[in-house]
Amino acid sequence: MCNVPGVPPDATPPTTDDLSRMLNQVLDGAPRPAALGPVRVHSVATEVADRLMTAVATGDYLPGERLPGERELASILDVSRATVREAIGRLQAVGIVEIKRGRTGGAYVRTSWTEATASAVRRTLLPRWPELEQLFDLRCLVEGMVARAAALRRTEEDLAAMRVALDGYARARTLGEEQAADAAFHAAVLASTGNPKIVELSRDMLTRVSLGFPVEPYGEDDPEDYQRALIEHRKIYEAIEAGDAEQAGSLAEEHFTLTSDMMRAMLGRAQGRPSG
Amino acid sequence: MCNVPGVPPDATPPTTDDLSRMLNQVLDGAPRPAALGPVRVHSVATEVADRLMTAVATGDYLPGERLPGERELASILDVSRATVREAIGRLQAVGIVEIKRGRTGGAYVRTSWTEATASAVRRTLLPRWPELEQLFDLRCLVEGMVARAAALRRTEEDLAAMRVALDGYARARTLGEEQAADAAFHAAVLASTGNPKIVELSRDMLTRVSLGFPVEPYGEDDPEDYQRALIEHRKIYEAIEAGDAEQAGSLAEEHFTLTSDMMRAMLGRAQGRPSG
DNA sequence: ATAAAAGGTATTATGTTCAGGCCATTAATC
DNA sequence: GATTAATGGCCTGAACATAATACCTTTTAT
Repeated sequence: MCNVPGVPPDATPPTTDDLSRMLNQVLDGAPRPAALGPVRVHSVATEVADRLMTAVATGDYLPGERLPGERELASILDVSRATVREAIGRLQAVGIVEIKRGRTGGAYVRTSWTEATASAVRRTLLPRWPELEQLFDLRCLVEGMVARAAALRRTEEDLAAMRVALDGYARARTLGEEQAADAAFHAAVLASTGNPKIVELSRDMLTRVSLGFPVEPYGEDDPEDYQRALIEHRKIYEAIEAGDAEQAGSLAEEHFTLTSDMMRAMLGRAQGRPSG
Repeated sequence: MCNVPGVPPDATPPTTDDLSRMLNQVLDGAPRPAALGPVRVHSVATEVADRLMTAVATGDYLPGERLPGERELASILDVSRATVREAIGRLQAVGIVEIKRGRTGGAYVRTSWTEATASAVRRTLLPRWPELEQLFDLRCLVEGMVARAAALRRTEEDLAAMRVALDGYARARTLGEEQAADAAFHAAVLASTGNPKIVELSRDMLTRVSLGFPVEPYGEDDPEDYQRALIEHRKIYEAIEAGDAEQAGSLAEEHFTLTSDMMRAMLGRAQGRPSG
């Protein structure tokens, strides 16, 4: 379950001397290195770009769909239009959206891979891969935690919402329907924890893991992934309904390795054939 | 385990009509409300202030100790000295530190409550209490998750580090020693997950929960809390050593309710007797 | 008394964000 | 085909946060 994070085990186990030194440090209040590192703060534009990328990755806006207009986004996000433009410009730069002008203009989510996307994958993903592996691992754990809490807290209404999503998933025949049902199921599980902060955390993990690329079972990926996702969703639902926190947690941890698998596949594609 | 978050259950259960409408929404890709809300970004000064408050709350700097100088902090954090001053000014304003001038000057962590602190508690804590309850709940879950992962991943070296911290805790006779040992134990558990991102998440939760007030068993609190903490730490250690993820997780969730209990107590103090 | 080390203050420069207006482009509508 | 509306593209100026730098004041070790 989950991945083994990429921290190399210390080659030299602590000696007795080491241990007593540690003990002394603890007791004497010796020079503990303050856990303070460089501060880096997201600009508003970066934050907006992250949110939009996550919205696309989550399926809030499907391929071919249009994002809200610049003025509308500025109003929704409570930022200036210039900032929205800055953010959308980045989405365009990495090939997530395509800008159309004129009356029906706007930022449209691209349907397929572009050279810009592949190159963005190479530039963005490769250098940060070790960090990403850690984030995948953490996301598995977090989603397992969510499923555990859901199993212990879900109400009948929560279960009903999950069933609706599962039905939608099974009936879905188009890409969009599958994505929507997938998102609905995850949303229902999250909602059943009854804690909005948990929802925030989950979404934040998705943001950090996805970097704007469609990491959920979307896109041009192997249809087998959908089958796998559906089966796993059903199992997770059963565990949650049964109130079996252990089972739900384990299954969810397992389930979310799908994300890392797909990211690895994407990375392979981006390296293998540099076109789209 | 953990708290029941403050989300009132929906008074009206969904009807059959509701459910089919939901299903249609899922299948038709109906107007899904994009999960986009107003953007708010922390300033650098705020981020620095949060970090320093967390460092104090964690015990990196104990009461009576001096924080690094403004110039040094600016260097460590890679920000301008003006920003550091802005942040330290806030710590001073809420009574966390005391500024001394001259050659041995600097920001010294206050030992006891001040009127400024109590008033800051009233002004800051009260309005955000519902949100804080949600954060307490989430923190319980996260730390339970950490303990589970630790039980499954810990190495012999990790266990050794935990034992050292436990020994320090048992031997500690002064406030500072207890705090240091406490921090060391938590750090050891975190480290044993082998994933730096988990450490970040845990620290972030602490930051958001503490708001700069000493939420760990520090300060002038009931000595019983120390006993309780020591006993619980020992139990958690045993579960982690045994590799019993379930047990470790449950115990940790239980253990971290200490934080919310103490915050509630602090709130009571701040309301009850407005002096220090 | 002197020098060193710290906080306190002021100046200037830079980048980000906001607010507002105007232009260019496109497609729906008349 | 002309009009109009909705959109992205672009520009300016002000406000603000931050960085970089220098210099002053206070305190204490020497």
